[in-house]
Amino acid sequence: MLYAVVDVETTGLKPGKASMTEIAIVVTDGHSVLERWCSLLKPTEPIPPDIARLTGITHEMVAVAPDFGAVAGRIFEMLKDKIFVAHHVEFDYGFVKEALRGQGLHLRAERVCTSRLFKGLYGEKRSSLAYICSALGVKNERPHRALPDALATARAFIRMFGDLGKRLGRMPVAGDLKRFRLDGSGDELPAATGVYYLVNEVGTIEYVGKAKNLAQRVKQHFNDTEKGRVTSRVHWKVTYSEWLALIVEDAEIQRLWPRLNSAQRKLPTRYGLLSYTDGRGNIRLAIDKLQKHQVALAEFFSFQEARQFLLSKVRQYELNASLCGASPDRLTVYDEVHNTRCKAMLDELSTAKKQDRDLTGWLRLTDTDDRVQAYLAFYSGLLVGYALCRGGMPGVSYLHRLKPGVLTPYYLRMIFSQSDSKLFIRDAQLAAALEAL
DNA sequence: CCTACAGCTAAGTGGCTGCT
DNA sequence: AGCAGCCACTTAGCTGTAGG
Repeated sequence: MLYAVVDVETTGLKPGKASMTEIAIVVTDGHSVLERWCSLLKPTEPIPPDIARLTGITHEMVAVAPDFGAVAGRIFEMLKDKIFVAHHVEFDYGFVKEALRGQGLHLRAERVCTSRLFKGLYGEKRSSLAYICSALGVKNERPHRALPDALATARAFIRMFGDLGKRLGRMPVAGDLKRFRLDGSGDELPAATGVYYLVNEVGTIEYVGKAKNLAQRVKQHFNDTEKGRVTSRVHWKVTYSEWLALIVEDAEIQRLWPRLNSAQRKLPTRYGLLSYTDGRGNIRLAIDKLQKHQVALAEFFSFQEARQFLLSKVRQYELNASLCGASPDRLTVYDEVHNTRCKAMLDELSTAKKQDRDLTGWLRLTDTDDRVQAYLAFYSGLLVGYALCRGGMPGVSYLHRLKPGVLTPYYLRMIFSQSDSKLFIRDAQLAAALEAL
């Protein structure tokens, strides 16, 4: 793989508003400079005096220089199929890509930033081109001119490439640089809600996370934590719905047990609503932690959630709070009214549980935009997968399976409690298809 | 049973830096 | 000047544990 080290001088900082006055491209294989090319360019607007002073590039010099269009083809040829390397690569890449686009040429290159590579390799805080050159013993004959800067950047890159090789104990390949590539997915990772997988260099999934904005969230992981070090690729799934993202994340963590998802590797504690009859014949309700396979009247994934549920039932059925662990008062007399109401509530719960077992079909999630509909697929009350579709009804062919038997995450209950039951679509075809599997 | 509290993670905020 | 990455902090929500 070849690397094109690029430096551009411009009339300002924003592509589209400013334009290039000079460009240099230095081609390297990571070991030596193979090719170098440089040209002044006629900008589309005057050079501000401050910038002319900085770069030494004046109006007179560029007046006779070629328009970008005249050299665009050559630039595109030199850059395509190479990894685009620059100091603060998004700056140079932005200008070059924008200018090429104006000529109908669409550049889409992987990028490496020497500033980030430097910080990542040596843990340094400062990373200006001048600083990294002095730190790496690279001379820059004429800072702020394209070719000298590009050559200095290329030599610094070669030094770092060599150091990376020493550290790896083998010749580095392009993939090794990816973990220094903060923007590695800049083009690819969408600013959408979904689930992402951080994959190490041998292809093992190290971490599964969920994000409202994938592009933004994934970048944060490259800051310097262990995640940044081990990640060499990022995979992702767009879910459109945040609820669905939470559920898929959870199911994938249970399926894959990624090393860095330490917090979520243990099975979640479940809390259950339990009932028993006390010595005076009162039906008492209580919330307690559940054992691995213990079954309760209703199950929850946090104490708070269980307590809220119990409190709501106490209100709804006007139960005696003292018998429901919901009041500190200790009541020691027999309360027949409470018992009658409590039985009614327990009936409701067991009916609900029976209905749960019949539940086969699709639950529409409502936290998506209008373009896509997200559905959860249930079979006998168990979450078995999900589907995304644009218009129309969800069908078996859209089904993405999730590991069955995974404990239903507590978000699921939230979703049900916040969803209109009308959003549930029974689907006999789904049942038949799942039974066939 | 109940509360307080420390500790953890995900996610958001704001200041700093570096490119011309 | 405009912008993105970076980084240290803050905030919110949840958990386990200790002790009344």
